[in-house]
Order: sequence, then C-alpha cells, then structure tokens
Amino acid sequence: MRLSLSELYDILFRFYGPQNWWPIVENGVSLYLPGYTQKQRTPEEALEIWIGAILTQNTAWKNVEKALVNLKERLPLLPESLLTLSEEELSDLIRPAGYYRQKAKKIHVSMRFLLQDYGGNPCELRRLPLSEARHQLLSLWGIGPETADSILLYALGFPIFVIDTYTRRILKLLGYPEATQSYERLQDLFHKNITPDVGLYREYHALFVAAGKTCGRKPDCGRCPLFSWCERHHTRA
DNA sequence: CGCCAGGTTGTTG
DNA sequence: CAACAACATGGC
Repeated sequence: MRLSLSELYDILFRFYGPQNWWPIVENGVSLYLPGYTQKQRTPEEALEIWIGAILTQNTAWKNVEKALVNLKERLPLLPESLLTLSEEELSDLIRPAGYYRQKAKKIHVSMRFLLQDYGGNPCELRRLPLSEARHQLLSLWGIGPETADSILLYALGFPIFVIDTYTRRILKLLGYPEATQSYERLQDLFHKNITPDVGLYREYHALFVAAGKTCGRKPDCGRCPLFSWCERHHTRA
C-alpha cells in the first residue's frame, strides 16, 4: 500500500521532529529556533535567507555557514553594503561555499534587483501576488525554481512547496511516478494534496532533507522510518 | 582518496 | 525537451 503525502508527513515528523527551518547564522552557528516555522521574517532575516538560498545551491550547509560568517563579520548584510564589494571581493568571502565566482555574480544580480526595484527590502515582494513574485525571481540570472521557491516560502512567507533532489529521491523510492516528472508537475502534487499552510510547507520540505540525508551516500536503512514502504525493501536482488 | 552536498546555466542532439 | 558539461569547496 502506497503512502499518502499526509501520512508521509506524519511519519517523518514523528520520527525526526520539528526542523524549524530556515536557520539564521549567529555567533558562527546556524540557529534553528522553534518560532521560525510560523515567523514573519524581518527584512534582515529575509535577505540572509535569500543569499543563503543562492549559496546552498548544490552545496552542503556547513560550507554555506562559513561563507555567511565571513560576510557578516565583514559588513552588514544589506544590498547597498554588499554592492560596495566588487564581484571578486565578494567571491573571496564566499569561497567556502564553492562555485564562488558564479555565486558572487548571482548575489550581485539579486542585490541590484532588490535595491533598484524594492529599495533594498526583500519583504516588499510580499505585496505581489504569488505568481508574479515567483515570475520576477525566476527572471533573475542565478535563480531557478528551487531557489525561487525557497525564497518565497522561507524568506517571504508565501505558501509554495519547495522541491529538491531529496524530495525526488524519497518519492521515487516510495513508488511515486510523479517523482520523475518536471519540477512544476511534482510541485502540483503537493499543492493539490497538502493544505497550503506556510508552517506546514516549511516543516515538510525540511523533513525531506532530514530523511534524504539518512538516505544519502551511505543509506542507513536500519534507522529509516520509511523502510517498510521503500522500494529497496521489496526489490532487493 | 573518491564521492557528493538543501542547483543553475549554457550547449548540443 | 533530455542529456551533459561547467561551476568548486570541504566534510566524511
């Protein structure tokens, strides 16, 4: 019997507990505070999430953390401050996050956009309809669907579901054919089956990441709460 | 040492 | 549209 998406959420939540995404870096460590799933983010927090979403593209969070620490000890995290740095200076600070020249360019593009169109305040995007805010994000060089949706959900508080490689991996193993389809197609599955609640969407996506890590390079099936529904369980040679 | 991590873009068939 | 290369550091 295949797991429904709400049953899956319950299992993951009971096993991994609240994830309290998205973290803010303070005193050199990432903080995951209980209020974060519901909280309306301040412009400062929203900007850090925005930049973090770019930095974490195909990159371990530990490396992003180092980059954010470097940035925050060098200057206040504001578009106008970041833009006083050249792309080369910026790339030097974010080096630990990898792809540092690409990401410096991406951050510059986003900061110019925010400063020119929204007075440097990312939260102003919240005034737009969701589809238009998403369209604007996707029009920026360096922001694809996952980064856009992470910003919309975690920084701006729009009810949109984030799809990442972990989501696909888990759903494939659970036998969901939609997992091999396009980003928007898979996203629709969540929008149609899970009530659009920001706190719920934030927690659910973070739980996929937690589960995906258990199922990474060295799968720890003995400790996976999904073992009995997993393809590996049934199709082992 | 090799593999991969909270992707996106550009190129090519 | 799908497949593939390029982008790059650091942890396990």
